[in-house]
Amino acid sequence: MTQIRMTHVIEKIKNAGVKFTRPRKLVLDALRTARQPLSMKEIHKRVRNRADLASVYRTVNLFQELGIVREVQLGEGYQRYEFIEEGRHHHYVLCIECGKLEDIDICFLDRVEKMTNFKILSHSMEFQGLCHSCAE
Amino acid sequence: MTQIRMTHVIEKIKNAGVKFTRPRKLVLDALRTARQPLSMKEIHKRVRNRADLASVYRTVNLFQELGIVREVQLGEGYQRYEFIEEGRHHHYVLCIECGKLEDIDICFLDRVEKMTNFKILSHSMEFQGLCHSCAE
DNA sequence: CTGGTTGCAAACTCTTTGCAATCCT
DNA sequence: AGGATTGCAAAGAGTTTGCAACCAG
Repeated sequence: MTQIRMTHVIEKIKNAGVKFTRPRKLVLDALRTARQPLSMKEIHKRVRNRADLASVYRTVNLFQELGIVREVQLGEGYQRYEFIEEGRHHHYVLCIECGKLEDIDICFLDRVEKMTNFKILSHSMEFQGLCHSCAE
Repeated sequence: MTQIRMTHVIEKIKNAGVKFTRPRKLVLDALRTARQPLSMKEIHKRVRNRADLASVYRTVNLFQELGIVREVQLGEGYQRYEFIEEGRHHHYVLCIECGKLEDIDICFLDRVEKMTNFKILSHSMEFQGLCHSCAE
């Protein structure tokens, strides 16, 4: 199943008329196997010495345009990025004390679209606070 | 009414044990009279030659800590800030074509807090897309 | 008075870009 | 082969910081 999805992604890249080069493979793998959204630096660390930081930026931006990757805003002063899994749209809650990152499997996009009469193309919806243990 | 609220804000500042200086007055006025959330640059422009950009940064950050101002993430590569009006918590939808900024008078904070068992301290929830006119 | 605050300049972090060398197809 | 892509280094944007001068209380 992951196999099939990967094929889709690689098709997406090739159909866009761009090459599936080594740096792109590396970045794709880093994002695909990550358990959490990664920053550009973290992606670079994972492909260290095999792709330049500038190429990481260029690649992630390309992937974002192709709809392979989405941006996650955790309010840390930089962006994080995660591989988009089909049918699994979600958001995050970050504990500012211990760094724990939890998923919220809900999104209010449809409601907002109806309310506003906008065609929503992108959105961020992330929450920061204290997790159960840290709140005590 | 605005008068009363301002008194509250100024009290808040003085009770924090900090001085209510000229740059702080200027930044407060800029934010208070703005119709939209402002970037640091825009605030600086509004107080131009009367407060340094570094002071604008320091002041806005202070105001944020004091709960006078909140951060608005519109995905433009920098932050915007707005004066917090009591009892008027809301979010934004930005049209990426014409720049129109519309309010959403709803927030899902309570639901998220219940779902996650986190004590939520801050959050961002902003949407980008095409407004009715630009979507045609 | 005097400690908090400011302005200025320099430093930092994150991100983008120009260009010659290199790699895919 | 030949255009797309890369690595490198430099430049841009946004933000923070050290410090002497200054100001509010």
